[in-house]
Amino acid sequence: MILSRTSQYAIQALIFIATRPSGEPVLNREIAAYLGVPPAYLAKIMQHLCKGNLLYSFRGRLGGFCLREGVEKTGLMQILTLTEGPSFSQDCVLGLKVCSDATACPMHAKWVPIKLKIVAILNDQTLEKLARAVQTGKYRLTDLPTSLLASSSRP
Amino acid sequence: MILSRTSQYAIQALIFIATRPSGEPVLNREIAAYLGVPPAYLAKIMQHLCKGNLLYSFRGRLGGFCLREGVEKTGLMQILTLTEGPSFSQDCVLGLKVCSDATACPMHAKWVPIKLKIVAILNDQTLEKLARAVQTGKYRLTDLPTSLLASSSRP
DNA sequence: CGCATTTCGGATAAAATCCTCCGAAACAAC
DNA sequence: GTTGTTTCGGAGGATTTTATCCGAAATGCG
Repeated sequence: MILSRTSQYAIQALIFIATRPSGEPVLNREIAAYLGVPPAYLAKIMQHLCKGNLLYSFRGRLGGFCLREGVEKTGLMQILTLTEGPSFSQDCVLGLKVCSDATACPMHAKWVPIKLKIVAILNDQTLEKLARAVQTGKYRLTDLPTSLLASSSRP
Repeated sequence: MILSRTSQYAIQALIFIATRPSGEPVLNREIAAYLGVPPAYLAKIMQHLCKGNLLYSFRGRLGGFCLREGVEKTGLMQILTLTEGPSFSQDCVLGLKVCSDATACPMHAKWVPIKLKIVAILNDQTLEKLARAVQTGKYRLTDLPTSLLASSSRP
């Protein structure tokens, strides 16, 4: 529902970086290992986030990625506009090319308020806030170890 | 945002059928032409909706599809559960396998209320209501003809 | 019955998304 | 300069979603 895997990886990675001391580059390898996502694929996404001016990248030893100045204040909406495309928040639920107040699909009237609410929340949730929520230990960024999910193993 | 093409086609088709006299089968060909969607693909979706007990199908002359009894009262949520899968309304925004009140991703607390609101609206919007909205002429089920979108044509 | 029509169901193709691989470039340390 | 590390960029593979095709089965009609 809602987000592509690419967007999910991007958000998780950015929050993870935001939990780390700012200014110190974080290795792609380290992020991928922590999140449990494919490193080569994550690398592509990181590259994309660099081009979108959310990250700095440094090659070679002591290299890695770190947030650009001020990006901790960035809301998820801005990130998703990068990863899902600019029309992310504008698309019609039923897929109509044009669906505005003037001429709309039958869901439009009910859907617009919800969409506004979603956009508001996505704007409000900044990397800083989300990173803090993870740092308190109250919320998780990754899946639970499988050992905790099912206590049994094969005989 | 939110829905697969398959789901969009399914909803559009069901609303269209609901605008037609109940009990009279509607041809797949006719629905596809009206909605401007690929007929062969729509046929697969219709088949799926039949197996999900939303539609009756009739072969041969005077064949086609029509709503099962009571399905006009069906909300979109039920349809989406068929087309998007049962976990449609339960998936974590960040993609975590397990994300419940007990152990959650950092978006969970903000996201759950929105999700509940969405589910409520999707349940409330029945095919009957949506069909009515289209019949009044106030809302559209299909894209505008291109001639209305851009007033200019090639020289 | 024979024929036209329509859905059914399986195979297949095209496109998008997800993911991997590899050589090259940049960089730090020695 | 050499070596080891890391990102960059392009090519390509795998999987899922979207879409097409076709023969078969069912149905109404003459």
